[in-house]
Amino acid sequence: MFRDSNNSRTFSRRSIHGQVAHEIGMRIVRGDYAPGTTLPTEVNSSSDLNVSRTSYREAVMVLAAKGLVESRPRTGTKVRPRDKWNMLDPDILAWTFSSGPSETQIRSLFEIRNIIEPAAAELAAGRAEKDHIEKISVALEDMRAAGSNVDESVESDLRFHQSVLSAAGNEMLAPLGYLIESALAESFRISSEIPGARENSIPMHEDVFLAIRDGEPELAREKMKKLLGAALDDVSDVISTIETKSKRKSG
Amino acid sequence: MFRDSNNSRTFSRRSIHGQVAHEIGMRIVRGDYAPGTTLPTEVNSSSDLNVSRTSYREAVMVLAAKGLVESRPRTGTKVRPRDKWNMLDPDILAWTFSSGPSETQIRSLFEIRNIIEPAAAELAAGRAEKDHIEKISVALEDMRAAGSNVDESVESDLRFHQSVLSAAGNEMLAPLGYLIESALAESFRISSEIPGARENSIPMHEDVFLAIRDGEPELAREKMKKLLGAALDDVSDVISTIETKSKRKSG
DNA sequence: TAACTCATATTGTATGAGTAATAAACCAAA
DNA sequence: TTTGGTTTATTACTCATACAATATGAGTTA
Repeated sequence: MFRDSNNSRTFSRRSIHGQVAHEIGMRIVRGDYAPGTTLPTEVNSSSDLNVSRTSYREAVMVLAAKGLVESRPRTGTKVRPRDKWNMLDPDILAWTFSSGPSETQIRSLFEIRNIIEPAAAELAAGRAEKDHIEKISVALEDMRAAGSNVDESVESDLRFHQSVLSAAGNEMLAPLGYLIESALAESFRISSEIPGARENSIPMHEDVFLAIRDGEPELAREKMKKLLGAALDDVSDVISTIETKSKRKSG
Repeated sequence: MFRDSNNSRTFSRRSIHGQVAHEIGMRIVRGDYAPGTTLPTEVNSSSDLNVSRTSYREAVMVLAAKGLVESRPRTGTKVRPRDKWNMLDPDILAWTFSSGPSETQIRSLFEIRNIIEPAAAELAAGRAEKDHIEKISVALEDMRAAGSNVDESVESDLRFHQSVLSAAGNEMLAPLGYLIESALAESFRISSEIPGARENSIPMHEDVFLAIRDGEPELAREKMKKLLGAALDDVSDVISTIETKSKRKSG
């Protein structure tokens, strides 16, 4: 029935506790359970969901580990304030984006992307080894070959950026970038439908690749900045598209 | 007995499952259980640790939620490859740093810091509102007042940087920066003992503050870059100090 | 008013039984 | 020998139940 396109999930949906964690996590992120409020007691929640108290507790452990909730005897399980959540957790990010992210959330991520990627390109140009450069090159070729096929186009585009990130040789930067781009993948898909956007971006990708290959850090940074700037111009359109979509969904 | 200086922990150490999660998490991060290896079975592990299977399982849920392990029937619970870990989880970061972080890990974080903070200063200079600027100003004053008191000095320094980050007005950037700086706090403490380092840095902090207050983004970026550059010069010393320390500990 | 006691509600821990998933061993047919 | 299906054993998963620990607030006393 549903494609499990998100491969960064940390827990399985097969298990009961996984499903419950997913369900409650979504409710919290959506705002059904607002920060500061107390969840129903374990006995009530578990019977509402038709699962054992054991499974329900295991699900709560998962959410607590991500900073979403906090449990204490007698007090109950409370939703923690938003600024205590591990916003960079893959699941929380996925939940956030699957339940209609706010405009500010999308902007925040785009902004971080614009901070990280030019820097990554700069580092990559100074450090990248042969196989890294090869990977970037292959991704670029695939982008060209994808033509008007949206899925392949988005996939190879993502792969291009991820390759640059891992070429930067920073073991914490790469996953961070990967995380952000996965979250934005849906936005990519939408913006790729803007007429001409895809074709125009290929030469800019090539500029980035060449700068990295030739070991020119400052140039690589500039070209990446330019590339993302063009993407940024589409953001407003993307956001309004998403807003419309989510309104349709809920209406 | 022990000060709980880390306030970003997502689970309590009071509970049994919390203690077990901490214990196993440390073992994994330390490398006692290498990626790819299988943990002992639930019955064995729990009896080894003298806890019930329930508590042990709840602990494993916590670790699974952070991407450290993955459980399946028949296969057992395996440690996932390092690049699948949620490295930016506060607990994982804390475990990493409490068990003698590697030189590359420290460098990675410093590098990310040098990417994020100048950008944050630039954004802050363009956006910061009155109360944000006030906060930064207060932190700067406290740095001056701290004098040679290491604890207060480090605390106000951290607060300065955090204030800049939240002044940048990006709801994802602030926690990210906070996370990284907390992890590096111990390094700050060490570098603050380098003669003159602290005193010399105060004017540079002031430059950053003034640039933000006066709304000069490009200048703010430059000044923050300069400030961090000076800190970076001490990194090598810091690292060698830490290396020596951890060798003494294990020797 | 303040400190102290105690009942109560809620999460925390433990145990035992049974279920379900799956990797590996096994066997049979091609 | 290879292939394909079947069985088997192992392991995590789920459940129900009982009891322990703890925080809260009401009530009580100094």
